[in-house]
Amino acid sequence: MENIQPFHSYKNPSLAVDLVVFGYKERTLSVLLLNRKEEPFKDCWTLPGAFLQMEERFRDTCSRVLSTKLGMNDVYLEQLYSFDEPDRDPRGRAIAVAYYALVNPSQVAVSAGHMANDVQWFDIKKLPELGFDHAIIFEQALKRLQAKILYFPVGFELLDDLFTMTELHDLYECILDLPLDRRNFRRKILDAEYIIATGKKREGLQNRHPELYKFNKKLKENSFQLNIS
Amino acid sequence: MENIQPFHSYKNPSLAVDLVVFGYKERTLSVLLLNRKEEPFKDCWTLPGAFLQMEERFRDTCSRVLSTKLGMNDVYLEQLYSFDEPDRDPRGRAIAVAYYALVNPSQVAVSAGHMANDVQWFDIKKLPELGFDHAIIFEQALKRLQAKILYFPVGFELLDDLFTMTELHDLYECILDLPLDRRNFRRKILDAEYIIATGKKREGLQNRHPELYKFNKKLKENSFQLNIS
DNA sequence: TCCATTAGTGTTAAATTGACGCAAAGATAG
DNA sequence: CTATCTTTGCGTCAATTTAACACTAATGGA
Repeated sequence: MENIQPFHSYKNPSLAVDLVVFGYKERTLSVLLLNRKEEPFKDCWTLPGAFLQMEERFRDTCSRVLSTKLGMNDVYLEQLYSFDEPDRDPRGRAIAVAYYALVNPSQVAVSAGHMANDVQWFDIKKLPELGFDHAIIFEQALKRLQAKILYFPVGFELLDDLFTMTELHDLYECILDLPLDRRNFRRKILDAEYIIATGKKREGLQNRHPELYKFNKKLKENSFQLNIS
Repeated sequence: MENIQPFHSYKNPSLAVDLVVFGYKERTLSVLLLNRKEEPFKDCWTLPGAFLQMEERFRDTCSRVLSTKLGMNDVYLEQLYSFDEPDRDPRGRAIAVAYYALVNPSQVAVSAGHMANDVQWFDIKKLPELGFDHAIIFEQALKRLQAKILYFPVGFELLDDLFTMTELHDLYECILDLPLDRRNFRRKILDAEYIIATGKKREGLQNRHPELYKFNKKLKENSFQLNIS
């Protein structure tokens, strides 16, 4: 290792991380949007994001945004795609590395902070117009989530630690935007050993008290493949 | 649109595009590597890549690299992942956006150019040690290709326009590194209408002259799902 | 006590898969 | 020109998986 010259001050594009934060509650899949206080896209809804600081990794930037806007650490994060359209930001060349996050909204309190007019959950079926290219980023995140849930136990991140089969089933129908046969769904999920019965029941205002399950962290490989038609 | 301030000269990480170029020939899947002429990793093998220029899109940078090193345009390109490990480049903070490419080696001539000592195809089973974090990038590209080929007609990019069933079958076995039953493979591929028989036969030094097929560009959705065991 | 509702279990025909066998077409060798 | 070898194409079948559906159990409320 000799003669290594550090990078000159080449002009590099700005590098931002944008986040598609999904939450699920009451049979509704939502995404967290932020109303901008400043130009460009002042008073428009956009995905939360931040510029990458020199020493930060992408996940650090994600955590910074999430803890500011959600008071939350320890969420499921996955890199989605990097967006490079030259005109995507009117301020100049900016690359966005998009991540999506899955959070349980009942365990977070969103707050606007000083950078935004407002922060709010929006039903993904009733989204407002989005600034920048964020509509495209969102669409891609949704597609990724829909594809991933068919073969990987993402989605438990959106539920409480204990959940009923019906709650899991509803979640899948909601994410996939499809009806799924209740009984075949149960069989697939159980055969895959995705979840573990706890023996506890959910008591309350229901009819028959349903079993409570928890996620099985020791997954067997390639155990699960949901087929949609 | 008012009061839009252009970005200040924030210090941004360098942004490079790295390429995993796959080629297939004679039952061997290969990847294109470049022997560096300069530090860091002088005389080491690395993936080809280049820094993103201010007006370029990722694909432009890919094309620039590919035309320099391969004299080739019009190749299949897919974004793989963005790598942000702070120490991945000893010269300073550098983000890499990795793409993988599929090319038909019989239609390209690799040449080292002035930046490299040498450019060469390497059998993916006999790779040399790689500089930077390129071994990780390569591994991820291979996994992506292996996963993708199970449900999408990638891979035709690696063959000639006309090919036999056996050639396609060999390609799949080679990429997946698995034996696949010849007859079941044929049935799946044909049922999915992935390919079209041309009526022509491959003449030559073979025994029975095999049918020549071409890729069916009008794919029906979700038609194909190869199962591996 | 009956009813409505949700939860849990089982049945069955149809489709798909995986593991094969075998015949046709061409090359080669005696 | 016949026998044999190899590759290609086509088909069979048992085992598994799937999709569609019916039934029973548990609970709260009328």
